Amino acid sequence: MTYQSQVPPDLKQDLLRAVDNSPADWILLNLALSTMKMGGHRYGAFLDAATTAAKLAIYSTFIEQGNNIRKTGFLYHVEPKRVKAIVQEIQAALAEGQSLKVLNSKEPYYLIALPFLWQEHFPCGPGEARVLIQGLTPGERKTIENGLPAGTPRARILDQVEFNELMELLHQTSQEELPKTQRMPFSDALMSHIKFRLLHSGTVIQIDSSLVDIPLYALVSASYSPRGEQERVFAMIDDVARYFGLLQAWVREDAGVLRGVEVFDVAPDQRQQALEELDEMLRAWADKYHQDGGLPMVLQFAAGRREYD
Amino acid sequence: MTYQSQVPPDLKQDLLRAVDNSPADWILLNLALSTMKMGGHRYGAFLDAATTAAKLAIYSTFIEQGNNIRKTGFLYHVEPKRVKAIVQEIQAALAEGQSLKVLNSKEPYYLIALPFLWQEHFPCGPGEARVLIQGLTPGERKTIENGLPAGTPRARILDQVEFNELMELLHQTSQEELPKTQRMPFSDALMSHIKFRLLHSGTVIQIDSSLVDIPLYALVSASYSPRGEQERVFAMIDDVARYFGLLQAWVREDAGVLRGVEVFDVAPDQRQQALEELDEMLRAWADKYHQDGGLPMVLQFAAGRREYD
DNA sequence: CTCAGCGGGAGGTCCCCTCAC
DNA sequence: GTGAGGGGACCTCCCGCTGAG
Repeated sequence: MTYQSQVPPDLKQDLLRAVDNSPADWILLNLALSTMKMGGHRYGAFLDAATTAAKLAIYSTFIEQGNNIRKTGFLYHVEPKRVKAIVQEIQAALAEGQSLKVLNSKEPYYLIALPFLWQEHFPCGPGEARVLIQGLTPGERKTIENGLPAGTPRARILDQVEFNELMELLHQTSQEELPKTQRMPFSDALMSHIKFRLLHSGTVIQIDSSLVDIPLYALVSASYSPRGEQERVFAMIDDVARYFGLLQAWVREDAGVLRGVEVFDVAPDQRQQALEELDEMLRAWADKYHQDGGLPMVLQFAAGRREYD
Repeated sequence: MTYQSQVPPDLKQDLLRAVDNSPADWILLNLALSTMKMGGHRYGAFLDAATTAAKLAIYSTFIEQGNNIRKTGFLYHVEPKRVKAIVQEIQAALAEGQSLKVLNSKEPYYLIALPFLWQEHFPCGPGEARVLIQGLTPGERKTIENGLPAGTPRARILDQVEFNELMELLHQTSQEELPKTQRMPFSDALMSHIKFRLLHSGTVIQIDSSLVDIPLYALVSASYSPRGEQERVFAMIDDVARYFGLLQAWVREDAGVLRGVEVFDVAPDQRQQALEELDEMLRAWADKYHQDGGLPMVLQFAAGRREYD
């Protein structure tokens, strides 16, 4: 009922074949899968974020080339007119704080904020009824309430109209910090997207009771997406970003940077022991050399099955 | 005369601030900087590759959702019509081999292939003259040849027209494997881009001799981009891609996967020793548990300065 | 050579609608 | 609820051209 994070092996092979073992494309694909499938970002949001990254690359070259529009345009095959527009856009964004289209928060705001806004706008004190729909006996209300799964946050059950208004409020709130030029109007298509995401992730459930002729909606989770998976995905993105930074220091041949890859085969019954020993060994190493007030350092490591040689 | 890979610290701070410490955006930015600035990919090529990655994410969800166009569209906020077009595009690409727009080779073909095509089409045997321009005395030809830097590959020096034709040939060759629908016509703008990249990277130099009234072009490097840096950048992209894959196994909670981050401070005079010890320790660990024919494993690690806490 | 403007075309992201199964 | 079709808006990535400093 949560995400279909299990990709069939043949599908994964297809995707791998599609990017033709090109590591740069493989990174892009992993990033798209993580942010869109697991994070719930829109397709357009991912494209916008990628465009922003490319624009920043152009901007940084523009600065390095001594603010030369034409040179920058030639280097990346972009019209001078477009280069100028991009530079102005970036500079305006840097001057007045955030206003670029990025993925920004790890999850889209209109999804993560929903449980909080719901409980804030439609609270339900202890002893109060969750269902306020007219024309129901107290017994019928109890029946609906008892149908909710365990662990449901205390919040009112909404009808179609209330739920739609809540989603619109959510969307408007998330748009407030954006400049007027890049705000997206609320639309039916966008509402369907948000609604589907909330139902798909199990944050909200739809109740089609025979007692009422309209569908009801109930908040059944205190947070968007299950806790454990969410945190692991965040940690993964975080690790990859930091690892990327470390390797760039290695490419620049900065002092005090180490990078390595060890390839080996291990007997199946020794694998667990080997990994445990590695974990302890690295912890001990970091402890041994730790000294308060010294150079701030970080060591990242990952070990696992080798996919392709 | 090669790449301006040294980014001023304040510019880097600006870029960091622009992506607002969002790790996903930071990965995108690093990828854009690596492929565009160092790799020489076009702006449009990076955007296409990002779009392809997002399309593949849509395609994989489409399969998982039981070939349901509408559900897939809702999940990513894409029109059903567009979802269908994307799915058909991907399936056609998977059926008849590669035809998606990806970064593919780590460098654009029209840049890496140039030194080889040049030497193939305009060879210069030992003892032959590099300059075949009419109206020059042997002495004047010698003068031009002696102006070339050391280590120049043996190949003819070209005039404007020959050089342009070579670039067009290069472009047409690189387009041959693409389906007709997504081929890009050769244009002046594209030629200027390729020419500028070749001059900027130091693969080709332009000779404006007072002896001839037209500019001449000489191949002065046997490969696009300097060897050392090129290989380090490739290794970096490769490492990040594999690391990403390892962490995804960790997110799925596969057996036999270890992931870790160690944060610590080190005394400046102990840093080098610590890193050397770490390197040897990990090598010894991999050797200790290596057993031919066992489970194929890989360990990746990187250590360096901690940028932000 | 650089910078500035104009024009156009193709394709993509968005929006909405109807109709048949 | 799903597939398949129509419409239109806007942006941006491509191309080409001319003229002013």
